[in-house]
This record gives sequence, C-alpha cells and structure tokens, in this order.
Amino acid sequence: MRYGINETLKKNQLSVTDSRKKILELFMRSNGALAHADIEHQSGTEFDRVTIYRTLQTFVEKGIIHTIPTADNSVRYALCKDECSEGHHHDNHVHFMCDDCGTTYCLDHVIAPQLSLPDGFNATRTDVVVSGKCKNCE
Amino acid sequence: MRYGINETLKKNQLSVTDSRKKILELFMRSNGALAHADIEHQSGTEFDRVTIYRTLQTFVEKGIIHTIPTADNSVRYALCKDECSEGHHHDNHVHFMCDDCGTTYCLDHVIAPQLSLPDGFNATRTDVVVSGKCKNCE
DNA sequence: TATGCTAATGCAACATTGTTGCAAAATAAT
DNA sequence: ATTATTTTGCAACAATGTTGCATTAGCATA
Repeated sequence: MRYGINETLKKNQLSVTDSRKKILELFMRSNGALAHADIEHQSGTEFDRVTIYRTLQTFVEKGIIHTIPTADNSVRYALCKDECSEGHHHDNHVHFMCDDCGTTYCLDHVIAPQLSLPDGFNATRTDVVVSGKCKNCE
Repeated sequence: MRYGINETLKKNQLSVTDSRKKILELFMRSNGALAHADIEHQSGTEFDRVTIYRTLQTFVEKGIIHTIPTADNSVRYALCKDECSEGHHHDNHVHFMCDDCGTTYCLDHVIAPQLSLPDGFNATRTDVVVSGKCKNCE
C-alpha cells in the first residue's frame, strides 16, 4: 500500500511545506530515479537550490528516498519502498542504469545473491549496479 | 605478470612524461583505489590539477585504470588487471568500500553471480559495491 | 483564530570539483 | 639537431555542493 504525500511527511515527523510536497510528488510521479538537476529543472525557479539539497538530505535521513551508486558516479535518488521508512537497511539493492537514455530503475524483484567475502571483511550493504540498454532503448 | 611503469605507458602508445610516471607509480604502490584528491595530495604541488584530471581520463580510456562506483558517489580509480588493457569489459567487478577508513578494495577473486533481469533489459556491465568494515577496521 | 515557539526557507558567500581554449614546454620522430 | 606532435600549465569558467544567518512559514497552544 502506498501513502499519500501529506501522510508520508507527517508519518516522518516533517512539517508539510511547499517544497517538500512538490519534490515528493516528483518522485512519486517518476518511474525512475532523479538527480538533483532533474528536480531543479522540473520545479522551475520555485525553490532555492539550497532548499532542494536540504530537502533531499532530509528525505534520505528519514528513509523516504535513497541514493543510488551509478557507474558514472552521478548522484541519483529514488523512492524507498515502505519497508525503508521502518528502519530496514538497503541490503542487496539492485539498480539498472540505461547507457542510452540515462534512466535509472530500481529492480525491486531482482534479488542480489549473497557473496562470500574474504576473511576480515564484513558487509553492511551491497549495491548492485547494472548498466546496459533498458526496455525503451532496445 | 606485471609490467613496469615505462613499459605500461609505451604499450599503450602514451608519451612517457613525469606526471604519467608519477601517477601510475602511485597506483602501483597503493593497495586500494585512489580518488582524484588522493593523487593531488600525494603528488604535492608537482602537477597542475588539470593535468591530473587529463591523465586519469587518458588512463581510463586506455584501460590502465577503471572507475569504481561507490555508495557515496565519490569518484575513485583503481588499476586494471592485465586483461583490461587487452580490451576486456569489466563485467562483474566486485569492490569493497570501508565505511570507517574509506579504503576501497578490488576483490578480484570474489565472483559476482549472473542476475536474471526483467524482459527488455540487457546488461553490458555489472558493478557490485559492498560497504562495511574492512580487515583493518574490525 | 490569534499568539508564540520551532522549524524551514532564501540569500549571500564560499569551497570543491570538473571542463575548455590556448600558448609554452616537453617528448618523439626524422 | 631539427621539426612535428603531444602534453602541460595557466586562466577562466561552469557545475555542484556547503554554511551562516536573517526572514518566513508551519505548528501547537491557548
């Protein structure tokens, strides 16, 4: 089940402000991940650049969105599933980034297998980043 | 078998210059991955910042080093194994980044398993980024 | 619904990171 | 040794991200 915008903000003890509503709406409407620049463009001159940075930071801290490591090292964010906001770690997250159109997908139903690491290494998080062509760019 | 500094440069049809020798040496001496800033610090004021950027870019193009996607989206580089310079792709690269000390390791002997992607998605590259505590920070 | 407290925003200034064009210097080829 | 090519350093710029502080907006309370 999916929460609405105001519900999500309140559930996380965040004041309901215009910028937060707008940015959260952008994420909910987007099927892929968003970069800071995407949000800046799509929200026009409505909000200060600093506000966007701080809002994204807050959302990450609250577990509303998460960052995605990408092959080109650009910072991208995507909505977390409901479990995230309840304190779960983002273990074994699988993401797909299209080399053509740049769209980044969360492949929630793809399960990243457990790796056996060398002695002395302890994993708290595993990110799998797949690059290639997505279903729209074949 | 491991090539020397001059050999590696010549093999890749690169002029042997001070900055390239120094930067390649830093990589060969380092057991982990290096960020641009690491190189800038370790080489002092010897080279211009722009030269370092361009050298790293050249090395990536020639397959001498490769970039590593990290959980914190900082750009890091590491030496490629010999196969890389012969045109192989960096499929199934597994990297480990320590949350404490920030050291990034190439785990060459850990094999990333094949994933089955949804219809329409074709992978050309898979990066696995494991975060946690490394053997020195336990 | 008015009031006061707390939290978020906008602005300015700054730091860091990365890019580009071009003249000078170093390297390679002859 | 001389010439041609490549690389470097400098300057200037663009993009990205951070911090402090005054103003504004949201929220709880009466």
